[in-house]
Amino acid sequence: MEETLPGAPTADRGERVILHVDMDCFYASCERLKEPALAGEAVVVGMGYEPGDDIGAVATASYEAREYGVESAQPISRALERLPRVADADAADPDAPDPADSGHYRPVDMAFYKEVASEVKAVLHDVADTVREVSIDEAYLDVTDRTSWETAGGGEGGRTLAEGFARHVRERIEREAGVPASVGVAPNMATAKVASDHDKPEGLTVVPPGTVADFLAPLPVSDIHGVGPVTASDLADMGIDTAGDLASADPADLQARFGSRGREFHDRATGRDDREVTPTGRPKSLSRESAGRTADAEAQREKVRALAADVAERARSREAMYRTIGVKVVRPPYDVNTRAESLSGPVDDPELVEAVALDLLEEFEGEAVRKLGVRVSNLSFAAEEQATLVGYEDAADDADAADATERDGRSDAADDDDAEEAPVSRRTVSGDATLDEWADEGDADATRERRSRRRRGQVDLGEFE
DNA sequence: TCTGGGGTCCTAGGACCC
DNA sequence: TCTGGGGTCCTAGGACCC
Repeated sequence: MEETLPGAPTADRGERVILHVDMDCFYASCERLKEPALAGEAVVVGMGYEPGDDIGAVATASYEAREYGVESAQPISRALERLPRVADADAADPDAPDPADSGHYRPVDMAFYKEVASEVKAVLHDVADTVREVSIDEAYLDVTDRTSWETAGGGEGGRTLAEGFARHVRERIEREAGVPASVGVAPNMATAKVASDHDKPEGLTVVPPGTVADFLAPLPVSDIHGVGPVTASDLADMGIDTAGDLASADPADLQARFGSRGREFHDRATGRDDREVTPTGRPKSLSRESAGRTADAEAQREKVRALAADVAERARSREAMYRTIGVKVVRPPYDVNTRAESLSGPVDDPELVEAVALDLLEEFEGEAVRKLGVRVSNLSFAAEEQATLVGYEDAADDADAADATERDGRSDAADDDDAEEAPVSRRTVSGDATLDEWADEGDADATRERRSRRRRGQVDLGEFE
């Protein structure tokens, strides 16, 4: 029925129903599932921390722990200081917490969290056709064809069917996976995201069409997804503190200051967001990093070798080939440097990852570092590559480069906007020279040597012809 | 707040091509 | 010989998110 009563919400037929499901302090909740005695207790889950060590940060803190000032990303040592276990050391202080309320530290147990997450996802995929998993504990669902913005019973001001649906989803997650979630419901992703955060934990916030702008207006700009500390402070300089301020700001001014993000911020604050909920795509990069201070070159190389092996192994287990290999070197106090090198075509070659990473590390030889990382990117995925790869090798054998270019050009155009790229770039195919280089890519030593010489500027033109 | 680990997206300059 | 404009790829850094 299209008719609406005067004063009733406008016809919502065209409006989507988007859910954002956000698990509450997910790791801590999982620990409670494993160890029910932790219910109601201050729980801190951290990684990279060894007792007595200074490294390591909070991954998740239960809401009880947050009461004591424990925050995500905080150094573990400080989090532990803030929890009553240590705070109650001052027996003379009558306000000191009851020692019985001591906090609990647990190390990250990803394997278990993934099990729980897969049970959550099973529910999500059961209640929605389109699910975009953003992270292990967060997802967007488009449930437009499963429910609607109509009010239950058709009356005015009643609850929407969407609200009942979302409540059902939240309860099913809790029942079937055993962990709490908060859910936001809105006509678009950006607003649903803000809504799920609005009433944590175990929240359910519904923002029907027509109420979006009013819902957002009083919120601080930092509540908007994509507005971090730097942007918030820049906005404050412009006198913009709330989403309402942002919505009434001149989009041209915002664009002048923030570029393309400026328009986006304005749209988000106004409640406009046309993005479709699309299923989770393939990863675009894989990396490993590890903190640890050392100026010893051999120790650094050893760490990079280990990280390289890890990354290569993960890439292989996910059937990803990579065309770019890089390192990250963080120097004290916190100077982040990245170096990367692209190959002529995608490879799955752990030795090459190590060799390139070590090579890139050389630039920092002898410098103190506090963190090292290895990354592979420019990924392509084996299953989808086979056809193209075979076609390509044939072309190389036949020396029929024109045909290869033609074919590659077409397939490239077809999936230009796709996350998955053709295994061989346009650049590679367009020159016969690199064709030859690609043809013997299998020879890791030769490739490495060539790459090495190229960087030193000793390019032997002959090898390209 | 002196900062762990794993990601995404955007920007900007230079190389290179037509 | 000097030159324009459009486009892509590569690298590095930065902001942000969970």
